[in-house]
Amino acid sequence: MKSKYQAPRGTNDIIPGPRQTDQIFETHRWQFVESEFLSVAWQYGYEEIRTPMFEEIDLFIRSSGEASDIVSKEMYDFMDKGDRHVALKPEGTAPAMRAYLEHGIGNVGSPTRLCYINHSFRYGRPGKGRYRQLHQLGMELIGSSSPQADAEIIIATYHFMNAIGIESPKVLVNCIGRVDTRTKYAEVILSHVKGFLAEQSEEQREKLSKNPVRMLDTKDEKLKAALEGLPQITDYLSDESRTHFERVCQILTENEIPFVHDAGIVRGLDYYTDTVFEFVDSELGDGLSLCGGGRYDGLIEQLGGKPTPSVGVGIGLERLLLTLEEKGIEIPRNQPDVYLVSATENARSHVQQLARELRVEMFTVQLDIDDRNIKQQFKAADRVGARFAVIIGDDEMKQNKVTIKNLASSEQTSLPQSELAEWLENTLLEITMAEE
RNA sequence: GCGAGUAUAGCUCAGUUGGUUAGAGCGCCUGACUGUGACUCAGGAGGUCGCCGGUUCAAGCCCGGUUAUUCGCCCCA
Repeated sequence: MKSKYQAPRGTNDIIPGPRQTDQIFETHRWQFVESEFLSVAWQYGYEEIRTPMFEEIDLFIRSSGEASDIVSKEMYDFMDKGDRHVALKPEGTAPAMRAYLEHGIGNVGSPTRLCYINHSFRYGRPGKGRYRQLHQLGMELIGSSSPQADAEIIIATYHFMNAIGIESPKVLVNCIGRVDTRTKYAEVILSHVKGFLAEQSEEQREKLSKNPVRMLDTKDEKLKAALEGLPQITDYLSDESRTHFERVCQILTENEIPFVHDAGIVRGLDYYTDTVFEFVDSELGDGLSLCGGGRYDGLIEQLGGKPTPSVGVGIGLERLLLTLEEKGIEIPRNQPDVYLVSATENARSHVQQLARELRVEMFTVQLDIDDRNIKQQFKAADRVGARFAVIIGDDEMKQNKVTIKNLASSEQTSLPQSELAEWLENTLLEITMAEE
């Protein structure tokens, strides 16, 4: 029976597998990616921060920029009952920086490394790989202006991608300079495309003029043609920015990160300075990136803190899972170690106690609670993917033994019950090693 | 926000120019098998044809609206 309700537009339920379709929304896949992320982040020293699902809308306007698409049309905002204008967070960096300042997190030593797993919300047109509620994995390295910081974020992200099975994502990096460079370059762009702009609508002209750098990643053929012959932003970089960028590239090369310099990467948010980057994978839909990030040296100051150079990355969890699915990379489901089978009614309470003992020993144990017959219990054992069925009936109880069946190989053996835990531990270890 | 396609069983999909009681495969349940799953065979359950309205003697099929989804534009994760 189907409910008349469905998940709101652009949102998804994440439910236990196996599902026949939409496999990316199976819980175990999310748990796998999230735990790999936390473990890689921790290897680099990043500690988790959790911020609220919504913030005062002003935080995002101030940080992302009024003209950015996120702020101008994708904000999921509303008035609360206290007449506060709030927004569900569209990205993780600004809230993390707000919390960083609010709690003086940087006062215990610099630099600060934070990571997070966030719900994010963008009120856009949903589609494959584009959702109104999306999930981002993020890392922020706060308080270092060193090119090593930029490189560390990129290297850690690459490392993480590898860890989940995305072997060679394309790494695109660019340098967009500081405010003076962008102001200067904006003028260059505007004068270069003067003819094109004259043909545009008032609205379009205004939008493009507000942030001309954004024109660089256009897909509009006419605008592309108009941009033909435009000098690159890197030609206008200060010596400082140029040196910084060269050093970042050098460190990436030393660390065997296969990146390409793509002058078209400009990013949609105003707070970026110098280094920006994206990872893409050909398996994902056209124009969809796996992650995006960069340096944001001015952001913290803008939020009221003292100047604090920082760099970070936001990774799209849904897109990672889509990519893994396209590549046919299997993510193993968690399997219970044993399913206890009561062969006779007499055995039920005995089996209950055995379950308790095995759980104390940290085994994952399932058993029948509906007095079903032995055949149904085996069927259930198979369905939940148990490694072993442990059968207890009158014979076993009489002899203080257990019968163990390996459900994958159908091999069956018998043991004294006192040896069961140790036998399981050793055998499961062997299986795990064989699988790796 | 604009344009186009799709919506039938838990899943993937058939369903003729509008015409009796809407089908298949997979999955699920039961039995063959009263101490053995995954394989085989037999049977069974499960549908207000997304939702609301209209046209018609008659609508899964035609028309309008609506909701969701996919693709393109836009943009990003």
